[in-house]
Formats: sequence, structure tokens, C-alpha cells
Amino acid sequence: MARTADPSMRSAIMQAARACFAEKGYNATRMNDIAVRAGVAVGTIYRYFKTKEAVCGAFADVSNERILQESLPLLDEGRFFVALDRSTRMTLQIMREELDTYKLAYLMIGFGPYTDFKPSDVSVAMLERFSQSIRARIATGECRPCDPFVTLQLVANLIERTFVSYLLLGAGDIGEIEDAMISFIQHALAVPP
Amino acid sequence: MARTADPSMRSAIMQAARACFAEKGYNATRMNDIAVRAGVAVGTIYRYFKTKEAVCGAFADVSNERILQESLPLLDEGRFFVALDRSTRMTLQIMREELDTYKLAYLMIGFGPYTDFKPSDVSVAMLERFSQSIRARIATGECRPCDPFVTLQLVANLIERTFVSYLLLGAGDIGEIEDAMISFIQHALAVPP
Amino acid sequence: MARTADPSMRSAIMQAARACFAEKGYNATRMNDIAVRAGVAVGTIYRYFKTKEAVCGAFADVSNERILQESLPLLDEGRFFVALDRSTRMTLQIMREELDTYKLAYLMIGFGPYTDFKPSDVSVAMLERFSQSIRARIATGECRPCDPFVTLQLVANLIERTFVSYLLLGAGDIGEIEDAMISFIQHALAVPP
Amino acid sequence: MARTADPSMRSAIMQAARACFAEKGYNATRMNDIAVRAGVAVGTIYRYFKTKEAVCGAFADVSNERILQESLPLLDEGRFFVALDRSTRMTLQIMREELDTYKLAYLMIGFGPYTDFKPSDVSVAMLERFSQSIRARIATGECRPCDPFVTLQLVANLIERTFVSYLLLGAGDIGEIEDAMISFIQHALAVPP
DNA sequence: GATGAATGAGTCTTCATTCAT
DNA sequence: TATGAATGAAGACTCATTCAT
Repeated sequence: MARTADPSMRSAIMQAARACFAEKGYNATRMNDIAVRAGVAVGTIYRYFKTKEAVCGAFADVSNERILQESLPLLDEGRFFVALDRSTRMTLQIMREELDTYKLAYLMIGFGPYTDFKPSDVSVAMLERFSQSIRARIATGECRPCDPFVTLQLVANLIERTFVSYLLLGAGDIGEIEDAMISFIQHALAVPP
Repeated sequence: MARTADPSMRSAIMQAARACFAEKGYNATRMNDIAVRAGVAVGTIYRYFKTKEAVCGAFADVSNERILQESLPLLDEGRFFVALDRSTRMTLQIMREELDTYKLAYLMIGFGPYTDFKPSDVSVAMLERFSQSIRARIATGECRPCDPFVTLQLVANLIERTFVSYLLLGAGDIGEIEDAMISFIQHALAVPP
Repeated sequence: MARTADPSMRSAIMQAARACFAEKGYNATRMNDIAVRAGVAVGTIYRYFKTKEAVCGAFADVSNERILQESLPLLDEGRFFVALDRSTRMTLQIMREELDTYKLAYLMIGFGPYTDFKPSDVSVAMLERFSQSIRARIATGECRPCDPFVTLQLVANLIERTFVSYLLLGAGDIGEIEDAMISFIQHALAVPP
Repeated sequence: MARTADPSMRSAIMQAARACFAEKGYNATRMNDIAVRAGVAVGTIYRYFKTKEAVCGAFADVSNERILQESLPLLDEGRFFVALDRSTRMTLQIMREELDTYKLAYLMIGFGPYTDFKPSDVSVAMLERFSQSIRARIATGECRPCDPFVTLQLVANLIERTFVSYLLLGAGDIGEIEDAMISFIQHALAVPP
């Protein structure tokens, strides 16, 4: 048999690409940069991705899995007003840790004609899972009546854009306005205690 | 060299560039595309802009002047709860009309290393002007106590990101969630009537 | 290294290569195409041939054996005028059946610097064998006096080039001009009956 | 006005390309080789030709104009038997002088899938012009009855292929068999004097 | 000043070849 | 021995920029 295909190679290349794109942007990243960083030859990248664009495109459904797994449960625990606080903080924490992923996602917005960009299924799934949590809180009267799906989009937009302003676009340390943002969300959603 | 002679030609080139960038993205736009659209020769662009990046950079201070002129006054008129509604709707309307401008602003995010991007002075000026309006509402007790500047950033982020999702990224017609967003903002800021 | 082990594999590879080259030309044929067609792995080709050029080079002595075996005897049978007809028709028939072989031979002409191409020994041998046949016909007075070797080259050139025009280059069905060609050769060589 | 387009540049590039292709073959010729030989930059070639293949393709209707202008008239002068001699010698002389052109034409045969190759209009036109000459000779009884168009194809094939064997493929000096070829053609066509 | 033909450095991509398994 | 994943040199092509007119 031949040298066996290393199943981790595709993701190793993606990880290298993510780092390069996040560091220098799509344009300034050379296929060779990715290859060097991944510790493979240029040609190898092309066994796994048809073009440079395809490498970037592979990040389209960048996973929000961690937010789903770690932030969501917090939304169900304890009083809603407090749960919003905890869940939001955890979300920001995860985003901070996955900085490159979010840099990349934003990078991709500017990447081509906008029509190419579609919110990934994962995000929609995430919103739907969160929706159930909100629905329950509405039922208990802790959350003001609203369309949970739409409202969660608004919250997600708010968090994401603020995160981007601060951590990606260098407006400062997000910690400075974290409290204000949480308070904003709490008042927008929760019936004050 | 730059800012030479005919200032109307400079802005004609910028307008052509904005349209091209918005249509195809920065990467896919050729200097020649801009030239053709502007009805000039490629060489001419170089009398007004040093490089292609410089053409894009000229949009950095993309004007929020209309929002300042048209949305802000509405925030001061009538009851705060209602004023928020009117002002937000007007803001969205302006953004809809200036679609290319916002496309471009988002395009620039993905443009290069993120550190290059700085929120424009105009935006800061805008937030400061709005802040005074909020401060007055806090004084009258119509707005819950908060740091006006930070809070307005949050509102701006929420509106902008939601606008982008819907109008630029094609998630649907923003009209569908306009009411929900306004309600969200009202509850986040205003002491309910 | 070369001519290793299984000789049937070597010829299987050559057959696959011939088909590929004839179909797509030398340039457009990938080593992988040949491998797939031969049902072996790319690496295997390299156990039998040092390089891609070597695969092509192996066709240099493309066999004219069939023409020798099947067309030549016809040239000796019966009256020369008629023999020319039968022998030429048989030659064309064989060429038709060995289309790929001739495609390949022509392909090789365009292959590299022309100096690389040498008429194969087999062809020379063929011409020499035919020469004897012609010499005999000159002796009987059926063929006009000429240098048999040179004259046969001319006949071969005529047949080959015409065959190529019609069957390879798609000028039409060679049957349309087969009679004219035979008549042409008959008049050029034979003393009319 | 800008630097004016040099109308001779396209043909200068083609001439350089012809020389390179004839010298090293299509494969071994680099776009840069052509550029250097033509005394232009690589990019300039691409203003006149879309691809490397296109440069080669531009030779498809390589002109037989000289043969038409210089060999044809000889076919009408004097007795047919002699005219065939003179016309053929002139044709070979022209081909000798236009060696690169013919090298290229043969090179192109091996270039791609054969179906792409079409005899150029010029060639067909040439055959048709020659046909009239032959028709006249048939009328006078100097040429044996035949389909002039088809027969001329045969003659052209014979000359071309023999020329290629000798001058391009290095079988020797065509002068060695020139007499034999002319005699061959004379007997094939002309009623002996 | 305006033009647009020419430039050529820079990069993505290909694919013959190698070699660990 | 056969395999085919990995390699990386090599080259076609692009396109921002220049500059002769």
C-alpha cells in the first residue's frame, strides 16, 4: 500500500489557513504561507482544496458548537435576569477564545459578492435551540412576550457586532462595555425583577 | 498630485469605484473596471489616487451625515418611547437608500489586516451628538440611567449588524423584523410608559 | 528497472498510453490518465518507463509488420497494374484498422524538436522488402524504370499523407478518393496495359 | 493621446513565436522565450493573444499565398509535362524558404485532438485555383482525365509529405529525390509526350 | 492633463516524479 | 512489487502601475 492518507491533514491545512487569513487577510496570504504553516508542500493543499477560494469557502459553516454547548445551558439555569448575564458573558468568553474563527467570518463578508454569503445551518440550528429556552421563560413570565427566534437574532447581532468592534476592529477592550451590553440585553428582554 | 485639478472627476472616480466594489468586491474589481465605469482612462485614476488601496481608503470616512441630519432630530421630538421608534425607522430608511455605502464599509472590514480599520471620526462625532440627546432623556426620567455613549454604540451595533444581515447578506426583508428590533431597543432603553 | 517483471503489464501500459495520446494528444494526457486506463497506479508506470517521454518514445518503432505481411504479397500477385490496386487497398484497410497507431505516429511529429524524429528501422526494412518486388516488375517491363527505394517512399508518403488528411484530420471519408489515388499510383508507376 | 498601438506588434510576436516553436517545439517554448525574442514583455503578448494556444492557433491559416502567386502561373506556361516540372520545383523552393511555416504546420498536427485541425480556407482556395489549370490541360489532352480537385490534393499530399520527411524529419536532402518525385508526378498526370 | 499600450513582478496552479508504506 | 499521497519546480497568466505620446 501507498503512504496512507492522513485524515487530519485537511483540518491541519484549514487551521493553518485560518491563522494566515486572520493574520494577514485573504489577499495577502499566499498559498505558500499556508503550506509552510501547515508543514506540507503547496501541492498537497491542492489535494484537499480545488482553489484558494475553496480553502476560504471551507470555513463557511464555521462552528458555533461551543456556544451551543456551553452558553445555552446557562440560559436555563436560575432566574432569567441572571441567566442572561451569565450566558452572555460565557458567549463573549468563547468568542474571545475563538478569535481567529470570528476574524475569519468577518473577513469572509468582504470577500466577494455579498450574495454568496449564507448564514450557516449551524447558526440557524443554534438560534432554534436557544428559542426554546426563551419560549420557556416567556411562559414563566420572566421574559417579555416576543418572537423568540427573531429576538435572538437581534441579541446575537448585538453581541457579535460589538465583539467585532472591540476585539477585531480595535476599538478597545470589550470588558469596558461588557456590563453595559448585558444590562442592555437584560432590559430589552427581561421583565425587571 | 493627488486631489489635482478637477474635483468632480475625483468624485466621479470614487462613485464608480464604490459601485464596482459593492458589486464585485475589492479583489474582483479591476482598476480598468473603475476606469470604464467612470468614463476615464486607467491612467487618469492615478492622477487622483496613488494606488488601488488608496481608492478604497478614500471611503474610510464614509459619511453618516444623513443619519446625523435626519435621524437625530427625531430622537428629540415627542415622547422618548415614540421617538426611538421614529428615529430608528428613519435610520434604517437612510441605510436602505445608501446601500452601496454600507456594503462598502463592510467590504472594507474584510479588506486587509484588521488593525488597519479604525472607526471613522465621523461615527464618533455622530455618537457624541446622539449622546446629548440621550443624556437629556435620562434627565427627564424617560430613559433608564446609562452611559449614553456606550449605550448608543450598542444600539448602533444592533441596527447596523441587523441591517447587514438582512439587506446585505440576503437573510430577507428587514421589514419583517423592524418592529421587533424597535421594540427591543425601546425596552432596552426606555422606562416603559 | 525498465522492462521489469511482468511484460504484459508493460504492454498494457503502452496500450493505455496509445489510446490516451491518440485521444487527447501528448500534452493533454496526464500520467494519471494512462494509469487509470491501464488499471494500475501512477507509480507503477515508473517501474516500466523512466519518464513520460519514454512512454511516448516506446512507440517510435511502431510496427508496420501487418503491412509487410499482408500488403506486400499482393504486390507480387497477378499483373502489376492490378497488383498495385489490391496492395494499396489492403494497405489503407490496415491503416484504417490501426488508426490509433498512425494517430500516434503523427502526434509524435509535433512532439518536440524535429531533429529527434527518425524514421524507424522497421519502415526502412519495409521499403527494402517492397523494393525487391518493384525491381522484379521493372525487369518484366510492367513498371517503368525507376529507383525502387525512392519511388516507394513517394508512394508511401502519398498514401500516408492522404490517409492522415482523411482519417485523422477529418477531411472526409477516404473511400471518396481511394480510386483516384490508386489510379494516380498506377499511372505514376505502371506502364499502361 | 497615449502611446499608439504598434500595428506590426501582433505579427512581430507571431514571427517570434513561429521561430521559437520551430526551434524547440510547442511544449518547450516558454511565453517568456517568445516575449524576449519579440523584444516585448510577456504581458504584451497577452494584449494580442488570449492564451499560448491562441498564439499557436493563429498560424492555422498559415498562408500558401506564395505558392499560389509563384507556382501556379508556371503550371500554365509551356507544355504540361515541363510545366509540372517547373511548378513543382518552384513549390519545393518556396517551401524550403518558408521552412519554419511548414515546421509549424506539422507541429500543430500533433498539438491536440486531431478533430481540431481543419485545412485552412487558403488551402482549399489554392486547390481550386490550381484545379482550373488542370482542367484546361485535360481539355487540351495533355493531362489524363481525372477529377482535378482530388488529384491536386494527392499531388499536394505527395509533395508536402515528402518535403516534411526530408527537410523537417531529417531523412536527407530533398534534392536527392526531387527528380524522382517530379517524374512520378509527371507520369501520374501527364499523357507522355 | 489625459490616455491606454506596454510593462514585468508576483502567484496560483499543475503535474511529472518520488518514496514511505 | 505495487501503491498513490506527497512533493515542489516550473510556467502560464494577471493586473496594478508606468510613461511615451
